[in-house]
Formats: sequence, structure tokens, C-alpha cells
Amino acid sequence: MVRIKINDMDLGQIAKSGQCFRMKEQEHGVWSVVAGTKYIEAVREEEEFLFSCEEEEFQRIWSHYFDLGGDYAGYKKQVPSEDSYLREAIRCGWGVRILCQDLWEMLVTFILSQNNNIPRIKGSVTELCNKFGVERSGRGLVLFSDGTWNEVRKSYMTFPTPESIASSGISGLSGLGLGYRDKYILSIAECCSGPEGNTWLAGLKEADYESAHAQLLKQLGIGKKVADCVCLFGLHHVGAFPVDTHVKQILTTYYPDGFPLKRYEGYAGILQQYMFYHKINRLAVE
DNA sequence: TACCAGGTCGCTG
DNA sequence: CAGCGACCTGGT
Repeated sequence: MVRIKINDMDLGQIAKSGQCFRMKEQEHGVWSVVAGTKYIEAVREEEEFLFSCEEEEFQRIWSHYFDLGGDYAGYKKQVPSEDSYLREAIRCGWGVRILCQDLWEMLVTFILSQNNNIPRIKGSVTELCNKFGVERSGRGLVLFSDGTWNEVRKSYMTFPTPESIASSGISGLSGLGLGYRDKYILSIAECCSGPEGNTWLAGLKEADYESAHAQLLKQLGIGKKVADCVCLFGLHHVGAFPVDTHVKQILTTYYPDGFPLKRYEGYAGILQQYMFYHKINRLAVE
């Protein structure tokens, strides 16, 4: 187990922020995360967090995954008090962070997100993992009756490989609730398969935001908004600012004279996430 | 029943 | 190049 103090992070808020579709709440406030082929559970204890892994794995994988190098206090400070809407959004989603998720996984999940709703996206992702993923054993957290935290074995399904989806063909994707997006998923799976696919993915990771965005737009089923989501969540270009129906509505309501994108150049995606979180959770949380 | 959900495609003018 | 209807599907 790893015990570490982390500011500006709330796992429940991250889970409800619409950027990841495989975080699940376990007992006693524990959250489980499946990221690609890796699994971890985490829980808050006062000002600290407990993670179900060794220090070495935490430093190698999860520290980056939870973007612990990101200066969220610094981002928040940039928003002036005159912007009462954004100040309120940040107050509401103070613990939201931009996770550094797997690129291939983001391609699939955000292609699925188009003209769709979050519960159904989650369902489709779960079905894809159940059908094409591999069962593995990971480490979870349990609270013993004496009040101490201990690790237990947990089984989980990995996220499917591009090859496993590509080889299923379009017929293998029916019945998973993908709807008309099935052909887009097959297309991106074929694109990401094999050595050529690896090269393409590696090239995207090397590219800057503009270049990555342009390359993504060439893919079937990927438009401006999904490309921005992939850049933001899969490539950690935090300057990307995805505009969906919710954000569009926020912009017209609170920023009739235009959102000051220039002011937040290079990290506007962080603020977009506070906006999005506030929009879809403001009613649910008290 | 019609409309909406973290949009994009393909066609039209 | 901008505008616009169609689109799988499950939930109100």
C-alpha cells in the first residue's frame, strides 16, 4: 500500500466528471480504477490517500495517471473573482483533475460518447470489456473491523486490445449497445492494430496539440469535439477545450460576449472540466 | 409521443 | 464552406 497526501483531488468527483467510464465505488468510500490493463483501488483518509499498490508501481504508473504533477491550485488561482460562474464551478468541483488515460481507450470511449449519454456509454464500455477484454487479478482495499486497511485480490476485465476488436468484425460488435457507432469503433480498431497501429499511436503521442488534433480529424467518426476530448484526456494537452452541448449552453448563458479562451491559453481544458462537472452534477449534489 | 444524450457524416446550396 | 437532416438506442 501507498499512503500519500494529495491536494485538490476527490475521487468521487473525478468519477462523476465524465472523463472516465470505468471508475466504480466500492465499500467504505473506496474507488476502483481500471486503466487499460492495470487495476488499482484508492480511498481517502483525512488529508491522505491510500492506494493498493507498491511504491514503485505508484511512482511508475499512478502518480502520472492522477496527474499529481499538475498544479491545480495554480490553475484555480488564475480565475478572477469577477467570473462568479467559473468560481462557483470550481467551488463545486474542487477535486476534479484531468486523468492521464490510455490513448487507445480514449479513442474508443469518446467515439462512443457522440450523441450519447453517460450511462449508456458506460454500459457499452463494460460490454466491450466483458466481451473482448481478459480477466485478470489485481489488488483491492478492504477495511477490517479493527479499522485498518488491508489489500485483497480483486478480479477485473482489461480494456480490449485493438486487435481483439478488429478481428471480431462488425458482426462481433452487435448487441453491445454501440448503435451506429459500431462501424467507427471497428475502423479505429483496425487503424490501431498491429505494428502500424502502434506506430500511429506513438506518432500521436509525439505530436503537439495542433498536429494531433488534425490527425485525429481524419479518422472516421472523429470530429472536432471528440478529437479535443482525445487530446485532453488521452494525450494530456490541457489546452484543448472540447465544446459539447453542455459547454455550448454554458458559454451562451454565462459568456454571451465570448469566453476568454486567450486568458487561459494552454490550460483551458482544466477549466472546461470544472464547467462540465458543475453542469451535470450541480443538481445531484444537494 | 417526441425529445435528449459529452456529435459526426454526407449531401445540398 | 456553412447549413441541415439522419442516425442506434434507452431513458423520461
